[in-house]
Parts: sequence; C-alpha cells; structure tokens
Amino acid sequence: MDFNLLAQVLFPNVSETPNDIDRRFPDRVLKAGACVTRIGPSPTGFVHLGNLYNAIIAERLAHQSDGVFYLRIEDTDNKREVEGAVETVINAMAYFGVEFDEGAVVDGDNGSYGPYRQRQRKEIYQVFAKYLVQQGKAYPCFLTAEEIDAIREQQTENKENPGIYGKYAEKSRSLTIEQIKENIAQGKSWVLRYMGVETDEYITVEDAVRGKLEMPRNNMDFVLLKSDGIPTYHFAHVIDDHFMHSTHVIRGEEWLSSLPMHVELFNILGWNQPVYCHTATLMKMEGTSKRKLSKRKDPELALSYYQQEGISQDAVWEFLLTILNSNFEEWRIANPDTDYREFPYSLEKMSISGALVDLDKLRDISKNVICRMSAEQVCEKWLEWCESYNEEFAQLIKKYPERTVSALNVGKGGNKPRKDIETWKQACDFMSFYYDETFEINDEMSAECDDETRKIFFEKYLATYNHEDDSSAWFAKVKELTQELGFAVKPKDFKKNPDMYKGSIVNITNMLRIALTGRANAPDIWEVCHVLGEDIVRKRLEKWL
RNA sequence: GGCCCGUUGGUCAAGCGGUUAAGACACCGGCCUCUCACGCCGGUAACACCAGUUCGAUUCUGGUACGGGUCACCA
Repeated sequence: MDFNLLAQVLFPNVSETPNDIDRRFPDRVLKAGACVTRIGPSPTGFVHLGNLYNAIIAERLAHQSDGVFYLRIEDTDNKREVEGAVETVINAMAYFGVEFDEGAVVDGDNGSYGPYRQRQRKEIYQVFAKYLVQQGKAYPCFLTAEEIDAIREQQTENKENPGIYGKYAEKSRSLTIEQIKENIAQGKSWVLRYMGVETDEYITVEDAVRGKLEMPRNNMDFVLLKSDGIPTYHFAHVIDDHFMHSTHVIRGEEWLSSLPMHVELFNILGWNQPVYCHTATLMKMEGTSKRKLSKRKDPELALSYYQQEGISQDAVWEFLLTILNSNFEEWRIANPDTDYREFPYSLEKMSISGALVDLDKLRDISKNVICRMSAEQVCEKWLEWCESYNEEFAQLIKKYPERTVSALNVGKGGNKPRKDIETWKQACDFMSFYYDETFEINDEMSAECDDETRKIFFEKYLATYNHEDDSSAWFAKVKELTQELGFAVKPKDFKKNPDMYKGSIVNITNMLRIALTGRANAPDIWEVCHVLGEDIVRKRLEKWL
C-alpha cells in the first residue's frame, strides 16, 4: 500500500504540513513553572457543577503560577450543540468569577493560539490526519453502523471485548487503494481510524492527583475523524493541548479509561504529554448509597441552580475549595478575612474519591461568607440577585436603601455576629418584616396573654414609649410594665414559681416581637425598632389596641 | 462481562508503621439569653472484610466484598 497515495486520495485539499502548523503555534514565553491550563466545555447549554469544579482547579493552577488559563469550546459534536450555549458557558463562568486570560469569547476569539472552537480547527486536524495516513498509522473505514452493531453482537456472544480492533478491523484495513477510491467515488461515507496494534503491553502514566497509573496499552482502532471530517474528542484533545501548549490537563475521572488512546497519539506524533490530573466525580446520596450526580434527577448539578437559589458565588467557590483541598477549611479558620484566592491550592491535597455534594455544608459556608461581608456589600449583592430573580425585593431595596443597610447591620458588630442570611433567596424571606409592603403576621402570640392583657399592654407601652430611649432605658420600661401586669421579670422566677405569675417577660416581649416583626423569632427588638423608625413602630403597635 | 479507579463516623476529611484515630457540617444535650440566631462547653458516631509482612498495622502486600467509571462517528 502506498500511504502517500492513500493520503492524497483521502485529503486532496490538505496542502499544509505538520511543520507549517508547528510554526503557527510557537512555544509560549512564560516563566519557569508556569502552568497553562484550560477548560473545554462542550456547548450543550448545560453548565454543571463539575465544570466549575474543574475550572477552579485549572484557574488556580494557572494563576498561582503566573501561567495562562484559557477557554476552548469543544464543539465537535454538532448534534448536541445548542444555540447560544457558548454564551451560556461564558456567562456562567463569569458569574462565578472565573476569568480567562485567553480563548473563546462571545463573538470570537481572544489569543494567538486559536481558533478556540474546535470545529473551526478542522484544517489543523486534517493536516495531522493526513500525516498519520502517510505514516501508515491511520486508515479509512467504511463500516456502516449496522455492520458495527453486528460485530459488537458477535463479540458479546463470544465474550470478547467490544470494538474495532485486530481481526475485526481486517475488513477495512485490507481495502486496496482502488477499492477505497471506488467507495469514495460512490459517495460512501467513511471515518478515519487509528491503526491500533495488537499488544498485551502495559503503559504507566503519572497522574498528578492519582499517582502512578498502570493500564493496558491501547489496541483499538478508535476513530480519529468522523465522517464529517471533524475529529473525535481523543484526536482533538491531543492536537489542541499540544498546540495550545497546555501543561496540565484537568478533567474528570471518566476520561481515565480513554487515557491509553491519548498516550498512544502523543507517542505516535512524537509530542510530550501534558501532566494529567483526573479529578473525582461529584456524587449524590440516594438512599444509603452514593451515585454520580445526574443531570435529570439532580437540580443541584446545574450551575444555574446556585444562581437561582441565590447562593453567593464566593460560597460556591469556598464550598468547592473545601472538597478540592482538604486543608482549605483549616486555612479559612486561620485566615478568616483573607480572600480565598490567596489560599495556596495544591494538586497533592486533592481527594481522589468522589465527594458528595452536601447542601447543608454549602449553606453553612454561605452563611459564614455572607457574615464576613459588610452590610453595604450584602445589600449590593442581594440587590444584584433580586434584580434577576425577585423583582419585588429589588424594588424595595432600591426604595429603602438606608433602612435596608441598617437592617442588615443589626447584630453585625462584635465578635459574635448574627448569621441570619444563608442565601439571597432566603434573605428575602428573612428581611420581609422590615418593609410594610411585605410585612405580615405569621406567628400567634402566646396564650399566656389573653386579649385583655394584650390590650392593656399595648396601651401602656405606647403611652410611655419614647423612641429616643436607649436600649437599656427601653428595656427598663418593658420590665416595669411586665411587673405591673403580673408577669415575672426573670424567666427563671416564673419557672420556679409558676403559680405566682401569669407568665414571664418572655411572653411580653413575644407580643412586642410579633407585633413588630410578625414572627416569634427575630433579632433584637430595640434594634429592629430603630431600623423601622418611630412611625412604623407606632403604626404596627397601634393595630393591637 | 473486560479494563480502570476508589473504600476512615450520616457527610467532607486529617493521618502517610507505634496517636486517648484531629477538625468541619449535620444530629443530640447543656450554658448564655427578652425569642431566634451567634457564641461557648459537652455527647453519639469511623479505619469494609480476610489473609500475609512486621515486635507492632488505619497506614505496606495479596485476595474478597461493596461502590464508582468506562467500553460510540458523545464529550
């Protein structure tokens, strides 16, 4: 077989050579040790947690080393592509604060190693496809889907490994130039397959997170170019990461089993492999066992879920960081006010077994992240979220900016700050009593206070109410009134002698709290009053007269 | 089924031949307290199993079990 002739038959329009491509993408000029990383999402319109998870690793690695972090769109499967999906990915990453130095942008490319959309790199792949044919390492295969199915059936029956390899590849491998020309002339579609070798050798690969991996050398005639001339992931990955000069390939462990193909290609093409980092799969608890997060069943897999729930970007990052690097939490405790970007991320600290996405933990982290922000920051971020997801509150925040900030400031100072807000969505619920527009009575006043005492209480309370009273003066009055009404000023006294009192101060403040906030549990009454202002306070209390 | 990866409390995990086997979340008590939250103190709870190596295995080796991944002209 004349491979050069075959290459010419297969790729008559490809005139460039590997050397030409080589010259187009010279080495990057970076300082020693700089990492070049990327994420390579496929534009299916669905961006999931795992994308962010891997993006964070890649971003950290690159930016901690003064390297380059880029975005490559892996759109080789046009069947799965969804309109506008590239923009979706870019926006989602931007929302979560993942910044690219180079790569695909909404309306094109940014950087000199592009194009960064694989379909636009067709010519590049074809140069190497042609080269591999010339080397006798690749061949056209005209097998139809039906024929392949039949082969697979036979293999299953014989308990052999499925796939096109060895004797199952013979039919295509043994085609003569004339037959190939003939097939092409007839318009038969073909794919380009790698010429696998039958072997029982093992290869070893050093994975940066898993250590030494041993696996059988590839023996498959896997597909390099699909019938539309677009490469499969395997071929595209090798070419792109070589020419874009990725130093580290961060991807999910589902790629582990195809690693031998990639190694094979790097070797055949004479290129150095990047450092592989195969990350653990994010899991979910179902019953008593873990399973992979599923796109259909688990809303929390979608990145959009976190946006909708109003979980702050920082919280998602910190959550992911805690499952990525086991020492992050310790670091956070030691450095409560430091930006998480200063945390020294390391591949060695990565967990290799699948972590479960624990929403409880996320909420806890979120609560602490928000607690660390100033009231103004909280207000700003909350408003930002409301503008997309809760129009009513967006209006309220804008209408009462000062009140909102002072409400958010309640219980903020000191070393035991309140942690009332977990998510922006829940903040709307929590904050609702500060605005007349959303204020409503949700809880019942305690039974110890009958209508009679209630009336008397509010009457007397309002009669002596002075908005200028400081916290202790205010409370002194409450205590006085408590006593007057026959309630115990100290809850403990009531507990000791329940017969001597109608109830305790707890019942009294409960009335006040419900009247003012509509709920039995809320922050400090005096502070709330001073956020609301005298008019609203009086108005809410007068309703009970 | 073949191949690959994994397995410390309910969850995330530290540990890297000798430890009372950290810590965080969740849960349960208690304290603080005008409620709730916060905070503080305390509690329940783990090395999958079986061999081997060793004076000694959670840690090293082998096997078993269980879980996961993958076997496409999808990534």
